[in-house]
Amino acid sequence: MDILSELGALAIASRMKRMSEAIMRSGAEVYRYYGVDFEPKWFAVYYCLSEKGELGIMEIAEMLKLTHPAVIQLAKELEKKGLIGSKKSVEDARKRKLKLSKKGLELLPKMQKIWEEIRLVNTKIIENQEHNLLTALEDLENSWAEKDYLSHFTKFDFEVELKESKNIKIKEQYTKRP
Amino acid sequence: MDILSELGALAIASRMKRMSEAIMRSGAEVYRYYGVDFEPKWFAVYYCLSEKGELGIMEIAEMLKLTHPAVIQLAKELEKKGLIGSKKSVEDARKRKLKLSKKGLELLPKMQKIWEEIRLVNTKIIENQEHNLLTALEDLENSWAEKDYLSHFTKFDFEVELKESKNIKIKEQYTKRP
DNA sequence: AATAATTAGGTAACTAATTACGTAAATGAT
DNA sequence: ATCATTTACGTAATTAGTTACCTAATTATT
Repeated sequence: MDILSELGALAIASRMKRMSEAIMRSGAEVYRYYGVDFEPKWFAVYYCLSEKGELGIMEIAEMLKLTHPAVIQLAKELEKKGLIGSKKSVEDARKRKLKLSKKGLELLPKMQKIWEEIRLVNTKIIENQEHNLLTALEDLENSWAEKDYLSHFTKFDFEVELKESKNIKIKEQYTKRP
Repeated sequence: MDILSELGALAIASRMKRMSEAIMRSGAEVYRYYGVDFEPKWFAVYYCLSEKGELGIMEIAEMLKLTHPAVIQLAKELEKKGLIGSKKSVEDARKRKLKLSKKGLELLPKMQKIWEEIRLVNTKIIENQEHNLLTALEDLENSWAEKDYLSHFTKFDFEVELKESKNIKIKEQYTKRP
């Protein structure tokens, strides 16, 4: 039991980040193990294109809840690997349509096998847990999505001294949300 | 239900990362709300020092399971904010001992109040969930820590073509772990 | 006592994302 | 038809870490 675990609900973000990174590393190992030159971070974009055929940068960004520069970056890498290609959209010249290349399509059946295997293993591990992480995560995603986390913090008075850039001391009392 | 959620156990790492980032952002909001100039990423180092008094870079890194350059970076920021100080250890000249500064100690009671508040809110949210995330996370941390994740992947035969740098095609059959 | 190995800490370069900002194309308002 | 707004994409700078590599100090080996 390390110090972060002891802190429970307080350090939950760090723990989830750490766990997420561990899972990602395992993913990388699995691809390597099956001899496929593929990085876990490419999965989401590649998967979207495999499912939807053609997509613009923004469409993918919205699907994955990433920013569009992140998608551009991932698309560049996938393009460099020859797994996807892109062309200007005819009906809207602002858009660049991405889709799997011939090589990307050829790889797909293999990837699907591997994904299915990963899904099985992960599901097995998760279902072995008494408290199911996947459903717990779903619950939490929904609670947090309510977006009013800060509204819980109205309980105690607290005199705060704020040193401003111009060395003016401001005393503020926080009892209600602004 | 977005595309990552639909993928369940396959995209669990991305989802945890996203969730972790959302919680971190909320943490930043809470500090701002209480008028404290403090970033969530400083919490772990500051907390360790508040609990243990004096610590070297490596001690903190091991406690938090961060790399030592990460701790150096965080320590620099905390030092710049005047919340911690450091001095060469007398008994071991390689070591640099970190500890809370006067200002850092003065801030501590406020921080402890805020942490307690955050802990209460997070605990409330998490306990409202049918499947408890905290215990689920603990279970998963333990399962994954077993370090033999890859050993689950011995189930299907898979002919892999590896194009090596010298354009030699190698066919390998993966049925057992190397 | 000299040398080898380990440990503590530091720096640099990289990574995977972000925010901030800019431009061109399409859409909407008048 | 023109001008303002929005949308799609791109680039640059920033962030919060990492890995790789380095030096200096300590500890272990002979």
